[in-house]
Amino acid sequence: MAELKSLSGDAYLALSHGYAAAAGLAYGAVRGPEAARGYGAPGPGGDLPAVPAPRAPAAAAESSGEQSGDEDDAFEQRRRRRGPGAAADVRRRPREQRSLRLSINARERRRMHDLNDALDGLRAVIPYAHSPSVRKLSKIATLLLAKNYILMQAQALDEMRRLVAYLNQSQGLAAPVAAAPLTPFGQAAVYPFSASATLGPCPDKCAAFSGSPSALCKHCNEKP
DNA sequence: TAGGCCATCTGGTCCT
DNA sequence: AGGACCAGATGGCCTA
Repeated sequence: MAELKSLSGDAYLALSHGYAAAAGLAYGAVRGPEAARGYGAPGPGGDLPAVPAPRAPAAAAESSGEQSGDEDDAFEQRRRRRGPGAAADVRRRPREQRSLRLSINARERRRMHDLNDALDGLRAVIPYAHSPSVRKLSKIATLLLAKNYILMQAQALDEMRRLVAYLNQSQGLAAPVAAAPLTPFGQAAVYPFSASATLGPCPDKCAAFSGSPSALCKHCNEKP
């Protein structure tokens, strides 16, 4: 996982296509999207199912917050399992509080589902291999790859602008772009893109992926 | 079997 | 008061 944090923009695409296999990150190939989601039986930490069933379909998840028949038994099981840490659970809750807790749980589940939907949307726009044979990106991998993808796009945009400015100058034309180069997100100082040529070999991971040092890698930018 | 990743529950905190 | 957000705890599933 650490390699993702310093992954250069140049290396992004190469790594993203083989990421799952190379990094050994889980999910996707075997479980499939729905199985990976696993929005099913409630977790053992909370509303315990009587039987440790495998993750159930989403429909069952919604009902998990509405258990009523065995909820007191389940509550007792939780209380015993949690041991001394659950001082507040020593006394049995009134049904009203229990109902409130269940609604809070359901709300939290919905919130996490929304978060996962957003992550799925992010995965969909990250150019990595979207095939059944490639594992689904983990949450952390999705975020790190997205970050590096943004950096890579910013670098490409900046280099394109430099090229346009160079061409304009070489043709004796006015070069408004060169006069006031736009900086993506106003962070030009953070992305010294043109510095790559002067950099030495990266002492860390990025060179292993890109084959060349990158200005986006903090290790490449470190002073010797 | 250990480790990674995940869903879920839960209690606390902050905001409206 | 109710909802959103967060972090800790817990246990299941999967892979190496």
